[in-house]
Amino acid sequence: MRQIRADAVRSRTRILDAARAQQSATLSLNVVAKDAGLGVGTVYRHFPTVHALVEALSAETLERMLTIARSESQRADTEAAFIGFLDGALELQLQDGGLQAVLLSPDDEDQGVRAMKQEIFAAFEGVLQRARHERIVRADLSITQLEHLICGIEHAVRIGEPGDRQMFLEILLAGIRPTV
Amino acid sequence: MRQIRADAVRSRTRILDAARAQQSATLSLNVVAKDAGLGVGTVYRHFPTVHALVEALSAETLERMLTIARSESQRADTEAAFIGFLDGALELQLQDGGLQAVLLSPDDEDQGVRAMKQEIFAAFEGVLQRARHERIVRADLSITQLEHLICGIEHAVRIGEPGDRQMFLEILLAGIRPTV
Amino acid sequence: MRQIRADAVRSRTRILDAARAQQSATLSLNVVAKDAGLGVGTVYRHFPTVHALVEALSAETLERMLTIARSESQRADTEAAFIGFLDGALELQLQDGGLQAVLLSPDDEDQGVRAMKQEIFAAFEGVLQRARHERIVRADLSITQLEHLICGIEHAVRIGEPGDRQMFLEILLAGIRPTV
Amino acid sequence: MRQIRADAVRSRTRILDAARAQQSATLSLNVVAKDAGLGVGTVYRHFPTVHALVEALSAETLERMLTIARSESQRADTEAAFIGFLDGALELQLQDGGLQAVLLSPDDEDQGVRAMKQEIFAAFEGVLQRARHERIVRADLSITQLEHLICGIEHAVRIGEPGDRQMFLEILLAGIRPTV
DNA sequence: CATGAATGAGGATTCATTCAT
DNA sequence: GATGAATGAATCCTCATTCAT
Repeated sequence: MRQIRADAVRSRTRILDAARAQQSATLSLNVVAKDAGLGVGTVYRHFPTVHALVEALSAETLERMLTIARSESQRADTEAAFIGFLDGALELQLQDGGLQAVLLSPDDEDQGVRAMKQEIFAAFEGVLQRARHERIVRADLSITQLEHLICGIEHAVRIGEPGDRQMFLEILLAGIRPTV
Repeated sequence: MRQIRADAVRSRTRILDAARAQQSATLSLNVVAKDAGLGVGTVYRHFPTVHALVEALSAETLERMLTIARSESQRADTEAAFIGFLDGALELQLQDGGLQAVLLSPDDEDQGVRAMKQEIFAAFEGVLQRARHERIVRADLSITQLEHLICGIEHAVRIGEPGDRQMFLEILLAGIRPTV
Repeated sequence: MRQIRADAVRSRTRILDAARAQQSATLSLNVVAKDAGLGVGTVYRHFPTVHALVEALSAETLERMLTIARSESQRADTEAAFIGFLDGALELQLQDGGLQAVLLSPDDEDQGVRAMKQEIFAAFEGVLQRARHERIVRADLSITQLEHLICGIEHAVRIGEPGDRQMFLEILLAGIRPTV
Repeated sequence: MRQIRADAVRSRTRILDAARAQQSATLSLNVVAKDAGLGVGTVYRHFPTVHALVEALSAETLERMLTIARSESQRADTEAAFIGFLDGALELQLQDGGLQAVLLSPDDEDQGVRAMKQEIFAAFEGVLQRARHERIVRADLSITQLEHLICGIEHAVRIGEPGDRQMFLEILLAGIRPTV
């Protein structure tokens, strides 16, 4: 086996650091390259498209989400697990502006990302099922719809104040309870 | 006073039609000109900036919203009025992709737009007050926050299915009720 | 005979006033029209080209120059006449930034301008002849060269301080005396 | 350290050649690109602004001027040195139409240009001092004024015949002598 | 592999001029 | 004759992407 290219690793780190500093909406590989002190070509070699870079940026966040997914889905207390899930997802999406795009995107360029997303959704699905049975969530709300609602809440917080997050989450939770 | 030129009216209409066909997020005055079959300069004469055009596009929608605002705020039944308001706003925002930006923008280039926004918000504020008193809405929810939540729901519907609209609106309404 | 169009006269005046307020280097008929509160078409009707407008602007200055030319060329004191000529020309060129272009231009769109230029040059030529005979000016300096030198001095004053004018004119006068 | 790319050097040369062929007054980076057979972006990479290109164009001329400045300021014969200076400056400014702008510009984008200008002015100042003491030049003429006068003479030659140069320089020299 | 120079399409904007009203 | 809307060529500049070194 070839030696692990230490410089390649360093380049990757630099690129990710530089990208994180930019707004994910207007991410430019050229600007990233300049900020990272690297050539454009190098950036393109590591990430052939902007989306690939966004994915990579989100990978770390996704890992944290995966951790949450695993631990919350283990909890016996369904309501706590469900809330923990929503809260974690909202928190991470707010922190990582590119995460929403990666979560919603149907085709992932990176296999690891694909795998993480699948496991997260599966775990979430499980918790949602339990929440439905315990009448914490109305029965007709699909996992996809819930995901979209979280994105909506994220959007609402984003165009307003960070302090709105807690209240908006409460509203979401209260809103999706089954009607008596 | 001079009469308004017939060709100017026609150009304006063409521009607005062409603009409506484009995604309001990536609205380009040059593309609009090409689609409208007009010179770039003509478009710039009518609308010096992209935002001016977006505003003009929303003006008609705003008028419809104003109509709703007036009629709903007249209703004796507060709950019906409040729901009518939310439903109307959501519906119109979904129909007119640029409306959200105009509603959220603090500075309007057109005076008419400014006036309409003010009247709509004032009417909405009135209905919200009544809804608070009748315990249809929690007391700590501000008009701004409610506006942002509607934008969030709009976003959620937009990234999902149009059919989600009804359910998501129900969820919003249920979510903002005061907790018992 | 038709009545004299009072509004046409007023338009002309407004155009000239607006044009005077602009830098003659970047004179735009459109901007002039807007500043004058008139339609572009009106401006074009009065002055088909930018140069025509510049000429018109200079016409008044040319008249003043013509006045100087006539009075100075009458003077018995050649030196005083000559200096008066140079001083007047320099002063007027500095006041009217477009004058140099009109003076140097071989083809004049306006007949009156053409006539004035010819009379001015003729008068100047006469004074220069006398100045040569009285050994105030070297014999090999042509009228054209002298004109160019004045333009040069104008340029020198223009890129420096207005206060340089007096000294630079002295230098020119001293410089063109015949060498002993 | 990386070697300088061969193609980059070639591009730079082409750009400078193409620019030299244009009037420096109306220098357009796009036209330069087209004339040089290069992409616009390439030109912008090499010279981000028109002034940067003008500076680069003048750099070579400035070097020649610097050479003259050094050698002339060494001369024991003050008058010869002074004349050599003026003659050289005039000659070079006439050859290089953009030089005047660079000399007069208070802010230089290129450090080398800045340095050369400073050395040239310092050397010229020295010669001027000596010339003042030897009563070749009137005492109240500043280096800045002299510079402007040279620009004026350049202008005068430029709007006339190249053959005027010699005479106009004589006139300048004669004109700035102290009055007896 | 890394580099950054080169590319040129594309977007925004201005402005001289024409022409319908 | 006056008006100003319409025109579109021309200009400036950016940026994603390719490719020579």
